[in-house]
Amino acid sequence: MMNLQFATPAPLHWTPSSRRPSPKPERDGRLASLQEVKTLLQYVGQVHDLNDMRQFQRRRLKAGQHALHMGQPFDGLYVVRVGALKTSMTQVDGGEHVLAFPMKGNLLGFDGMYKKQYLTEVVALTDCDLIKLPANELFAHGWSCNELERMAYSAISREVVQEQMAYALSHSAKSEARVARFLMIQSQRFAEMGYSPRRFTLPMTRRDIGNHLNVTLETVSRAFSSLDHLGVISVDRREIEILSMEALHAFES
Amino acid sequence: MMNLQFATPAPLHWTPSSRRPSPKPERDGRLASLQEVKTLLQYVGQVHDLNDMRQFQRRRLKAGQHALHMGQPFDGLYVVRVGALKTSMTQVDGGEHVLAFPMKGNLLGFDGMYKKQYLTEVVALTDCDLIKLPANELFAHGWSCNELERMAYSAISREVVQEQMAYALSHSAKSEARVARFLMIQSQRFAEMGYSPRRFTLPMTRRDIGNHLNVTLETVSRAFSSLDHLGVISVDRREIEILSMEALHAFES
DNA sequence: CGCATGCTTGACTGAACTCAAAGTCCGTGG
DNA sequence: CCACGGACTTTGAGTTCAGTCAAGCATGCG
Repeated sequence: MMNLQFATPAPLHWTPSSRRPSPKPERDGRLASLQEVKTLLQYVGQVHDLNDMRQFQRRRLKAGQHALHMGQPFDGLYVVRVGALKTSMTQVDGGEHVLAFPMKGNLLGFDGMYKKQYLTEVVALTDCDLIKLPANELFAHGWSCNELERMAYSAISREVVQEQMAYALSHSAKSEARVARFLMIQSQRFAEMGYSPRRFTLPMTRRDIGNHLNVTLETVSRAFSSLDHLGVISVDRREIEILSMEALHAFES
Repeated sequence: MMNLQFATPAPLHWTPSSRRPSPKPERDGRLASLQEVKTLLQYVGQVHDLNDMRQFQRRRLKAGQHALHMGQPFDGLYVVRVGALKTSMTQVDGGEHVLAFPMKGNLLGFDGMYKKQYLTEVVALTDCDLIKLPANELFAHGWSCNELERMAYSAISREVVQEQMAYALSHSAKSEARVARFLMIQSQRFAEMGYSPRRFTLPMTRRDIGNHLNVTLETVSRAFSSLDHLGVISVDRREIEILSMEALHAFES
């Protein structure tokens, strides 16, 4: 059985890899080129230094492992090469708040730049492959400037906007509307990654979705069931099929 | 009657200036030094180019005026020198969502960097004075790098963390807890700006607070009244006095 | 096989929303 | 100066949506 994570692009639909661990483990600490980072981040600026043959360390994670811990000293940014993760914040009262579900092309760890330590918890939902952009290469000694820094900042501004959207998402009036909008956003993200926007498998639990949208897991479950019964989507555990994009979009109000 | 905005630091308590317009209007388009920007942003890095005598344009706004419009092409970042503002996003369904209330030292407009156009609406709640960091100076032509860019990105990473906190804030269990936490955060911000953390005047309406916390304005009003009756705070319109920080903190759960 | 985790569904409850009315403050214009 | 209008706020009463509690089922793992 092959691992879908490393399958050819654009399979029928995206499936998390956690349930299908690779039978032949690949050697750890493989490398990634600056070109690959640029592609993943969808950096639009032109590459100035075509001779930059720098290679970056990669970091493999198994589902459930922590990528970053809150309070850990900042040592760099990470680009998601493959897999899905969950970033969360521990509240004053001890409660956890899910901020986002980073996937391929997303940037991790930029919240750690300001205080030089990570302020969020990041855990892998599926087996993951991250590319590390070390702090010392990002912020080249004092005065000089490098292209990697530019790329990172461009990506950060993109992530900031996405976070604002997620923030706004959790302020919709009705719980069903939030869930519908969440599914639309996921659909769009899968499409951007080259997978089917109509059929995909969610990597996170109902509890995580609920926490992200500020509703309970039961409410998420009921919303899924409701949309299923109405024929808008088809739900089987974490497998989602959107039967009518238009109808789903109509629920976003 | 003098305008408290321009009074000496650390007055008894902070008051918005909108109700007390300066009797002697100052000439428009005054300048601000790089040093002032550095101080406002609390930039911790050392200043490399001490000879940088650049002056930045300032922009005065009256209460109610828009600082940035959604969709407007990106032309730079703005540092709040004085005053209070409101940043909001228009949802898919047309509803408005209040993201933050920027005040002295906060940075505006960084959501516009990615798509080269601003994605949020920014309106002045009081008379304001902003310092403009023009786009062409920020992103110096292609390859070279300047210190201003460094400062801007340092500030952005700080704003990102604050936004995450605001996001998490709107996920507290009870509405009263959200309001209590909101007051604590405001208190801390006033303290950081050199004003009293115990006595201050909120620059925004109940509706804005409610929108920010994802509750209705009536709920905010009821929470204020409740905390007032309990003797935790004293409320008179928008004037807030925190009678017991400990008691207020206890409501944050 | 048994246990843990995750998901679904139902019944009940309660916190927050909606609708409504009245009061307060402020700027404006007569 | 004062009266007016509008925006903001407070408070009350009724309603509803989503949270809580609980039971049962499916899945996957040791």
